[in-house]
Amino acid sequence: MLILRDLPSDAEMRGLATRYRDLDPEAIATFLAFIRASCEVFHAAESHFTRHGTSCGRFTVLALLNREPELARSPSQIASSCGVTRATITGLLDGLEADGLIGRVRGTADRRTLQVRLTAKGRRFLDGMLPDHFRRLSTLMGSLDADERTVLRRIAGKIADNSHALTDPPTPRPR
Amino acid sequence: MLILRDLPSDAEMRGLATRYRDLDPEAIATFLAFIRASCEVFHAAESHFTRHGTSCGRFTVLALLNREPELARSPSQIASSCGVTRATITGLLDGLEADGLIGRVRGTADRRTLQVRLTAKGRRFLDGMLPDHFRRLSTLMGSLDADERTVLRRIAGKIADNSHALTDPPTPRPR
DNA sequence: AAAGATTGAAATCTCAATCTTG
DNA sequence: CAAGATTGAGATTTCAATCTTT
Repeated sequence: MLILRDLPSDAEMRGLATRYRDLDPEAIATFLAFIRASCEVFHAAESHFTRHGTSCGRFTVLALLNREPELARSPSQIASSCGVTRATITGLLDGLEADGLIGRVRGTADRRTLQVRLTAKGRRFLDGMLPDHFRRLSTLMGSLDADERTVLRRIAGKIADNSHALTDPPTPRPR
Repeated sequence: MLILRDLPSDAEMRGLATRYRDLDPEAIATFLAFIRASCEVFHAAESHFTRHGTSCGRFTVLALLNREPELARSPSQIASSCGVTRATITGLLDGLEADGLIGRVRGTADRRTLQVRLTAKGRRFLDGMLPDHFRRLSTLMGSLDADERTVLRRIAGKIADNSHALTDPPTPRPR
């Protein structure tokens, strides 16, 4: 994923604000700071997963199955929870099954569906990496005090709820 | 990119906290809220760029060249600013040049380097989409009041500066 | 040899089409 | 025909190797 390492300087931002009348420098700077932090975390997480011999996608599926390990999920449910297409899940499950971390069995009630579960090997794998994973997340969030964490959760919720602003039908230019 | 649409419920989080002793539920919940907002924004931004006939990577390169349009940059500088490899930039520039949005000319001082600039067509393209783009970002950030924006910028900076917590050499389990 | 740019192979994810079951 | 799962082609990005210039 592309990561914006260089944010525009204040001078560059001022120059852009004179060229584009609808540019709100405060809003853009806040957005870019947020995106930059996201990108840094994604990149770091990717390295972290690579060191544990897995990938972000594979880990997400395993972690989801590990929430309630006794509960099987269909590929469609997994795709919906993970926010990816069924095609992506098929590929991820192929790899995870080949490594023996998950198992797929045909559904008995509806024979179109599959039942996906962590195998014992899959649970051992997660139990081996999750303690380190959780410690790292605690360290990452450790720079925020209790207030900041509360505020961040509220702000993140607002941003997620407003992300449709980027995809809504275009609004006319205000005058 | 994988997007975590379903966050663990409080009950699932409590169950996990009993199984993994190093799990700090407060830190994990905050991290997940942050990641979920990031993913939602990335997905929405991708749709937004697709509607404008471009992609996140191509837009990032164009926007970088547009900060100071008179200033040419080498592919290496672009790669460094965008946080991707030179190979990725080569591919992006190939596409952008084929569409006539950027131009590459050999450096005169050092003939190993290339000088990349927006073309007139590239500037027209950005001038066509940036007003809408900036309005959307203002709307997205419009749900945050001035205090929240200030706090978000500070928090985002802390998170970006601490992302190495995910990649540092492993720390021993505290006791 | 060192640095800039490019190429080709591999990984990850999406879309459209297809196969199976209901 | 609907829905679940899979397949194959295309887009994006990375890594390792190569070519050119210093």
